Amino acid sequence: MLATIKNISEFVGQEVRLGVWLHIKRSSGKIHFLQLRDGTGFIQGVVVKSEVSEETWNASKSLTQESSLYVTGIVRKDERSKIGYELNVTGIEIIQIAQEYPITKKEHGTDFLMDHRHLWIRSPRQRAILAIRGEIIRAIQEYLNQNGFTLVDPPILTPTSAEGTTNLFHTKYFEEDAYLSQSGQLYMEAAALALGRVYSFGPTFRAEKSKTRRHLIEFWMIEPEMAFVEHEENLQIQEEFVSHIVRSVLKNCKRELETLGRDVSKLEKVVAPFPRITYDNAIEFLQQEGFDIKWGEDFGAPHETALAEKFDKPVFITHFPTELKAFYMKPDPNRPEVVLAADLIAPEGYGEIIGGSQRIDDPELLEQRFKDHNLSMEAYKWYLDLRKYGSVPHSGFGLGLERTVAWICGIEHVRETIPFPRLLNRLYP
RNA sequence: UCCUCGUUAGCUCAGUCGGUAGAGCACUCGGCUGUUAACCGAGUUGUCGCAGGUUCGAGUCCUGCACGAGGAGCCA
Repeated sequence: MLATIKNISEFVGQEVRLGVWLHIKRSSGKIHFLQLRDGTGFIQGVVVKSEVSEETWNASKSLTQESSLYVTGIVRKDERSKIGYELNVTGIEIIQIAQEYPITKKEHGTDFLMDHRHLWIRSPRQRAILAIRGEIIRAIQEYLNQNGFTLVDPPILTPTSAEGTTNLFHTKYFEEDAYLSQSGQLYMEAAALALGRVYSFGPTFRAEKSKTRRHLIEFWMIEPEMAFVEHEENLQIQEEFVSHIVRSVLKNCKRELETLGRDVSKLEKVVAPFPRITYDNAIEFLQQEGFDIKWGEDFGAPHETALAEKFDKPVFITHFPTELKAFYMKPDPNRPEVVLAADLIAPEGYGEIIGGSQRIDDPELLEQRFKDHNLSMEAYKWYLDLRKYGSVPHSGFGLGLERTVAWICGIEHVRETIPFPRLLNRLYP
């Protein structure tokens, strides 16, 4: 088995050789402390002058921040180390002495760090976030694959907008106009009627001038869609799904959560079932809290945060006014002025992480909705076809990956949850 | 698009009343055998965002613009 820092505990007492970069060096005369990283984690290498060759000592002395090297050393259990282990260095083979590294040990501003995002992702904190993002993606696929969902990829170049609400990125498709996908949902409905339970996992593009800690121009969404599933079951699947994701991160990313200083006791409470509150009750609650909001108005960020603070788990807000929501959402048969939809709001002010609904299955009602929203019947002919040929009740939802990562990691801004964020006014690097 | 704040050394910032540019870090050299943003001593570093204006004199005051941050709206 190949030794890495992640599995270094299996090599105690043995000599290992690792390909590493020097993160930071501290020296104290005749002893050097090398903070080494290999991508899987960080470990401290100790170089003692009296125990190594002059060549090794001089090599250690010459190492600059982010220099690359092969290091040989004996793995030793050590209580003084944060990870419990240290490397007693016996040999150093320099690969490259790095030039003066821009990101220093001292603090930096956001703009500087974002300009150096390609290097910033090497730092312990950023590495931990991206590792957790990877684990979240793994857990998402694991849950869906184990629960009968088939991965289906909707197109990214699309002829029209899916919901007609957001600003889309425009491009040319030879002589035609085309837009980057803002949601694969309508295509996933077609796929659900072909394969039963399906999900998509892909990038999404919104040309909105949004400039907040919760918004990216390019972000990743997971959109499951399920035939023969109605509103209530849709919510149950969502809460099981989110619980599974959180449980997986708690189990497999202990060290990363520790690096981030995340209060894991808050994550440990995230177990299904989740609390539910209707839109009606949410409005009532907000009015009692002194917010100036009336029935029929949408929630802003402060409203969502106030609602989330009531609970220590994510909370579903259900039965929104039909007027506020997308054209394809199914009205409650007992109360057509509200829809069978729910937003899942994460705790601690991270906002909406899931939006979902039961979809309209009646062809006549869907046609009426198209007329009400001034949508082109011609462009959506294929979508209306789904209701003509064996229409069934079906539901689905969309999980925003970066907001989920931000919440689980407990970090301020979604820009740190994706390797190379596309933000308003930032396309580099 | 709107509101607020900001832009001074490679980085993070200070700069009083308008009087001629400063600190810490980084880097270089030296010291230190358990360091944790290590520490101690010495050295190097400037188109004060850009364009105008007021003034004997502008980093400092005024106007415009650009860029960034936080928030709102929009949105997920």
